[in-house]
This record gives sequence, C-alpha cells and structure tokens, in this order.
Amino acid sequence: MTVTIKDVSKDAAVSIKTVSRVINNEANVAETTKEKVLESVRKLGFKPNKSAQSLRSKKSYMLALLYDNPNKSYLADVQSGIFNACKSTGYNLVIQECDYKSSELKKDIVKFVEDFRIDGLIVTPPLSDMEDFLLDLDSHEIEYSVIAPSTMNSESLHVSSNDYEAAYSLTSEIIKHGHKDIGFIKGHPKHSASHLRFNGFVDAIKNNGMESNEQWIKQGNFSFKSGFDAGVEIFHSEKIPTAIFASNDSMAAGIMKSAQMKGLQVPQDLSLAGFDDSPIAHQIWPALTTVKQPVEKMAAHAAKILIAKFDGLAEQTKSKEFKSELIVRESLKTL
Amino acid sequence: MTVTIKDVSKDAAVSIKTVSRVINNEANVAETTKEKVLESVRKLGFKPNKSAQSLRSKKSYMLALLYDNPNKSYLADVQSGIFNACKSTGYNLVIQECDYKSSELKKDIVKFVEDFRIDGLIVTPPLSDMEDFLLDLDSHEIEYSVIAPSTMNSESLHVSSNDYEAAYSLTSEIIKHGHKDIGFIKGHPKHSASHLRFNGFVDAIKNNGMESNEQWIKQGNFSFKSGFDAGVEIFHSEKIPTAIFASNDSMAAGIMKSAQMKGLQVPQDLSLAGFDDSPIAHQIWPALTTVKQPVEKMAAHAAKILIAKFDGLAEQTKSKEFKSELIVRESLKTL
DNA sequence: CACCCCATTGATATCGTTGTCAAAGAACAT
DNA sequence: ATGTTCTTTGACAACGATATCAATGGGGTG
Repeated sequence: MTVTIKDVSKDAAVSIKTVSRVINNEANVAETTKEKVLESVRKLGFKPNKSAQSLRSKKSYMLALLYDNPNKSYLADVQSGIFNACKSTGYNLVIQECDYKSSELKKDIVKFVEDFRIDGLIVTPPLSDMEDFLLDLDSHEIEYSVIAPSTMNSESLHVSSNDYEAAYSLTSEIIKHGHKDIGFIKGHPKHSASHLRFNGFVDAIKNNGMESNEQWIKQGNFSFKSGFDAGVEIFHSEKIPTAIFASNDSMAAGIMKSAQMKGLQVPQDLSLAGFDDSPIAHQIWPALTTVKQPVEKMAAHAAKILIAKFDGLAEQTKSKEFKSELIVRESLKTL
Repeated sequence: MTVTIKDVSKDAAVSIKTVSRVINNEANVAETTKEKVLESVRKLGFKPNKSAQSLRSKKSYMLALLYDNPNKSYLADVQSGIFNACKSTGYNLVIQECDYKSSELKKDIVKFVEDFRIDGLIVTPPLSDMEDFLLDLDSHEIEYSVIAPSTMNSESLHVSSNDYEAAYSLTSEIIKHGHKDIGFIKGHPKHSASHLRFNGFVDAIKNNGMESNEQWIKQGNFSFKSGFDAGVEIFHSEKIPTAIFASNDSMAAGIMKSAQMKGLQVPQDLSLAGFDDSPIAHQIWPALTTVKQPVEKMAAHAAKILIAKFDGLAEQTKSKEFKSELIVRESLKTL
C-alpha cells in the first residue's frame, strides 16, 4: 500500500541502510549508488515515514512559535512565514501562547519543550527581549531562534530589523515635510522595539537641530486605547503639535480617533505617522504613513536558520538583519 | 532518562500491554489494575511517545486547518480555538492555505492529506461552501469537520453560526432606531454567509412593511476596497440612505472612509453597521455596530467533534449551532 | 463436580526508520 | 607483494508504542 524504505531498497537493489543514507544526505555514498536510489525514490513516490524517523532518531521535527503579542496581524504574518519554511523541509509548527509576566514562564516552557519533544523554538517579542529567559533556554540546551527588532547577542540565532534607522528616517521625513512641533507616543516599555524607535526619533530631532517638547511625548503600550488616551492628553495642552509619530499603527489609529472626537482634521490640522504597516494603516482615512517590515520573510528566515542548524548546514544559512521600508501615505501633510 | 511504557509496567507490576490499555482507555481492565497503573503513570510522569504511537497505530495525531480567507483576525481566532482543543488531547495542528479557485484544489488536498498522513481536516469558508469539494473528501474517505455559517448537510461533522437570524435582528435594530432608507453591501458571492446575511436583511425589511431600494444594494466581496467602492457609488446617487448595513466590518470601514471623503459625518449624516466584530470595528471612530460570532469557541468545537470521532466518543460531542451576539456602538444613531 | 464462557492479562511480533558495527574492496605507502 | 587506511556497503538491533493471540482464572450452569 504505502511505499517504505524497504520497497525502495529492493527496487534499487541496495540495502535499506544505503537508502537511508541517501535520503538523509549522508556522506560516503558513491555517486552512482545515490543516483540509482534517487531514481527509485522518484519512481515509487517514496516519502519517509515521519513517525518512524522521529522514533528512531529522537527528533520530533517540530518547531514551536512562542508569542505573547496581541497583534493578530503580526502573528499571522509570522506564522505564515514559518509555515512556508517548514513545508519544504518536512518540519511542523506548533504555536504556543505565553504570558511573559508569568513567574512560571521558564518552567512552563521547559516542560512544554520536553513534553512535546520540540526540536527548537522561535521566539518573538517581547519574549525575545527577556535576556534571563533566553539564558534559561541556553542552560537547558534548548535550541531557539530569535526574531528581534535589533541585533543583540550575536551568539544566538536571530533575525532582526532595523527599527532605529527606520524610526530615524521616518522622523526625518516628517521634518522634511516642514514639521517642527512633533509629538511621539512610546511603545510598550518591555519591548526593545519601543526604545529603538524612540531613540531613532530623538536622534533625528537632535541631528536636525531641533528640540523635542516633553509635553508631547507620551508613554503608550502599543494598544489602540493607549494611543487614544495619549491623544486625549496631548490635545488637552494649550499648544498642540503639528505632527505625531506613534510607535505603531494601532496607537496612531487611536490618536486619529481622539483627534476626530476633538474636531481636529487629519492631516489638515494634524499629521500622523505609525509603524508596522498593519492592515488598519490603510483601513482608516486618511491612510497612515508608516514603516513596513518584511515580517513574513523574517519569520521564514528565523525558521530556516534553526532548521539549517539541525541539518548541520549552519554555514549556509546565517543570522541576518532585514531592512524596513518607509511608506508615505495621506496622513502626512506638507506644512 | 525519559520514562517509557516499560518503566510504568515495571513500577505497576503489570505487562506493557496493560499499561497501553489503560492509557488508551480500552475496555476490560479491572478497576484496581487501572488505578494502580494510573498511579504509576502519575508518579513517574509518563507521557506516551507520540511517534511510537503514531508509527504503530497508523494515526498521525495531526489535524489540518484548510483556509482561503484573507481575514487575518478571523484566521487567528480559528487557530487559537483549534490549538486549545488540540493541546488537551495530544493532537497537533498544521495550517494549509488553499486557493479555492484552483482546479487542482481537490487533487492537491488529497495529496497533502496522504503525504502528511493527516488524520482529519477542519474546513473553513469559503471552502466549506463548496459541496463538490466536500464530496470529494468523502469519496477519498478523508475525515473532516466543517465551520460554516449555517446548518448544512447534517451528515457531516460541523459547527455553524446563525448568520441569518443575526442579520435579521441587526436589521431590525437599525429599523428600531428610526431608519427607513437602508442600504446593504453584499459579501463575496461564493460565501454562503453572504446570502444568509442578505436574506436576513431582506426579510427583516419586508416583515417590517418596508421596501428596499435596489440602488442602495451593492455587491461587495468582503474587502475594504469593495466597501469603499460601493460607498462611492451609493454617495453618487441623488438620494442617499440614512443607514448602511455592510456584510462585514472591513466593508463598513471602507464605506466610512468613502463617506468621510465625501464630507459625510458618521453617524450624524449616515449610520453604519458591520458584521464580525473584527478589531477594526472598534479601531475606527465612531466604533462600528456589529455582530460578534464566538469564532474561537466554534473552532475549538469543530476540532473537538473531529477528535471525538477518532477516539470513538462521537456520542458525547456533536455538531452544534452557535449564537451570535449583537453589539451596538456609536456608528448607529437614532433618527 | 465438570464444563463452558467471558473478563482479564501477558508474551511476543510488528510498525518504518536510523544507529552500530563490521566486512569488503579500493587506494596508497612501504 | 604486503600492510594500512579510507570509502562504501550491509546485517541486524533498537526506538517505544500497539496488535495479535493465547493463557489464566473466576463465575455460572446443568
């Protein structure tokens, strides 16, 4: 019924061990033998039985995605990227939601990895920003690959984006549009992305010989509501900025809502910029000026470097930084 | 190192087969023996090795989610629900994106199921609306569970929502708010939800002794842009409706955008209602009146009935219809 | 008391791979 | 020609569970 390694070995007139060698790309198989086996594999449509491989080799061929991030669109993109990378390599993906605040986190994850015999983890923000958590994984010899907004500990496998530079150039772009009074909404303090984006903003302001007004710099937490609240506060001030840069699109949408409720027109009375290019960025009007990260590609790469390590091909696939793209839309007006 | 069934059998002083019987809930095990074995299992922290089980029993313990639906938030909720159901039962989930228009769809899916030895499928709209596709699965004896907007072929496993009733009561609610001129944006014609929602609208209009104006009924496809385009068309008419009911939130947001560009204020000049309670519903201002389906619970149930069938517990977990909830927000104004 | 039946239990084969280890032959050095 | 090393290959055990089938023993029946 189903084709096994035995059928292939018979067809190719070699031992099953040799077939095993070929399908696992092991060294020391004569080229002609290899060809012969591959031909039989093709002819019979042989697919190794994952359960048997897994049982014998003690690998589960399962990766797990760890996340604690309410952003569904981000999560969907990450998943999609990982799935694509997995599909071609025969790995599977399990999704594991976490609570980064939980004191049990480390213990829970170690248990999870052992219970399910997970081969490796892909860690997303904000978990990727918790150094002690990553160290704990190290000490338990759990393999992982990190998706983070900046190059960090270069020892571990990671993919990163250039949030600082992106925030810097977005701020410069706002300045180029003639704005001098610019507000900023910070992201969740536990995300390193928040600090990078803020630093990019601050440095761009400084390097353009301007000063930032503390009153227009508010702490948010990446949620729509935190953006809304920040907007309400800012619009309470006697003087309001001509532009606000929010650390993500949800908060920018929140600001837009509070502006509209206050009777302020975007972008006539107020320019806005976000970050992430999430769906909401172009589902509100005016559409948001923002920064787009290649999230799907980053996630796919994070999976690839992990799998490459398992397959002993670490040399070919390495940690990498991805560049974000500036997207200017109607929410940014020239003064 | 890791605890196997052998360790348990030794500890409980029974044969491995008896341990196997206990962990698989087989009949004909004496109550005292069962207790003894369970005690050892607990004591040693035994977890059956999925690969070994899978290899021997020819089950993969993997479900696959089939989808062709651009709505990331819907997809995230569905996944989340299925994952929760899987976790407690030891199953895993694989995500498979499809193209419902592809002529190869049937072939591809059958091949996918065979290659990965998937135990069962969870099918979401619009694939769940393609009868010939489901029949093809039947003919290949592939198990599946369907998530659909209405009770259909009651033979197959399914969970459904009451889209017709929900659309009916949302329309009634709009009418109760004093609206007489109501527009409607239809969803994608290949989704049965579109027709159910439209029928609910039409019947509510009729039963309230009103008539619908064809000019204000537009075909959309669930996308933001199709809602936007429909809005542009409607606002071109000499007379515009006082309320518009869009078949989902994205389209409602599109209408809001086109209304704002036309200088129309929501809800002062135009009331709006959507469907689904997607994140955007409360990330725009005014927040959308909409209908919330318990998507996560539905998906979890879809997985549960499938797994129950595999475990021979089909009697306990059956197909089921879930009720949606009406959510009235600022976008609906009393005339 | 002999008999049979059915519930309970276990010894062993088996699933489809990879790991271990040794054999065979080629290649090279002496 | 001989010994040594390296490449290539295969026979067989092993991974950790379930399946098969037979053995055991208690309870009911005539």
